[in-house]
Amino acid sequence: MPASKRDQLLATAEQLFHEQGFHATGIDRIVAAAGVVRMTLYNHFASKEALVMAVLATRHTRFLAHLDAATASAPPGQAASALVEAHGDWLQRYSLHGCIMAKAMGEFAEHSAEIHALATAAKTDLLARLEDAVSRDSLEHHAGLARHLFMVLEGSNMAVALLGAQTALADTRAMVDTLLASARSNTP
Amino acid sequence: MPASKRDQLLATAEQLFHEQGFHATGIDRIVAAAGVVRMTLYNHFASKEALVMAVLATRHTRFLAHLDAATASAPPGQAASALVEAHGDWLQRYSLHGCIMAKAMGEFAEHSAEIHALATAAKTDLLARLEDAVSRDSLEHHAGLARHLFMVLEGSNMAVALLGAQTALADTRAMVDTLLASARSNTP
DNA sequence: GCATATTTAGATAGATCGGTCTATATAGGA
DNA sequence: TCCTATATAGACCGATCTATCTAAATATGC
Repeated sequence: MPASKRDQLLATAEQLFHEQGFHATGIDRIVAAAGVVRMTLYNHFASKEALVMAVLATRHTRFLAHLDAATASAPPGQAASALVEAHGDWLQRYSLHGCIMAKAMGEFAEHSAEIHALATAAKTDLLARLEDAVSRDSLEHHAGLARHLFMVLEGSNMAVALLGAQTALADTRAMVDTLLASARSNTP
Repeated sequence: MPASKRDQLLATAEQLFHEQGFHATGIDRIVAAAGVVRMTLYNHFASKEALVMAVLATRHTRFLAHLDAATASAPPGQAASALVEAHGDWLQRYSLHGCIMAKAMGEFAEHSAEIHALATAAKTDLLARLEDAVSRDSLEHHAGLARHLFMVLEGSNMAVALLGAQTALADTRAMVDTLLASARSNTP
């Protein structure tokens, strides 16, 4: 079955928001690119703000599913590195232009508390996944390890955009290996 | 002497762009906040795009001076950690809302090649400073160490916005210490 | 005091913005 | 076949956007 008009709009808006920015992407551009008329958009979404929320929410759901699938099949003691690897996969496949949540935080911090909260929650969700993985790997004794890994992953967003996926992801892996090895060697 | 109208406009525009985003900040808001009339802005800057460029360029000049002052007075063998510390100072003082260069890259990637190139150059300048510091600390044998530190600093931008400056900067310091210790222990 | 810049005030332009409305057409399911 | 939901086409709204213009006012430097 073909994608519903609503799904077409979500996918098109996601791409345009991601590549061009939220405020710089007008409703007319979205509906034109989606091959749909303006009223169809407003039939499915109450406003541009609602569309942004829906785009971010559906993307984040996909992102979490991607992460959870990877950690679910990770060998014992390797949940954290599996999570990092899955994050790298995601970047390479869907996020070469920088993190859309970070962009949303920047554009809507003083413009829409709801959108900003949603994007912030996406980041804390990732941090929570890292906390969980560190705990499953029995490394929770290392204070701040999950936050350290979180910062590395956030940094890899910029590195991918600046240095390319290959270099950035290889660097990420190497650095995470160093951090995990250091944490394991300081076992209590 | 009081700041020139041009400087008032630069400072006001920098603050508004940083807090509200570039596309979301209109010319009228800038001139009103600067206590100036619209034609004064266009007398000093050819266009909004030129204003954005000037804002980013002057801010980046200040940023580099801040970094260079810190590394110039760093004890031997501690250039890299001094650079990291200076970066943390900058974040805490001037960049609690996320990196303005990263925001500019996101908003202008497909909208202004000039602005995007300027923001990208700012990032590569930081990376170059890190390469230089790593070399001065005689750690250049560690492949990718400068890029690793770069990613940590980029990640700290998001961590400051999400977890607060205190936690984020303490985490940054701890992680950088781990990375530097690991690099030193693998001396060839 | 005079000449030269700079700034002000405000009207104006054309484009685009998000959003609404109506009337028509086209699906799909009972 | 009929009914209902969805989509289309396009006019329309007020607001806002960047940018320009002119004429009067205000500094600044000699």
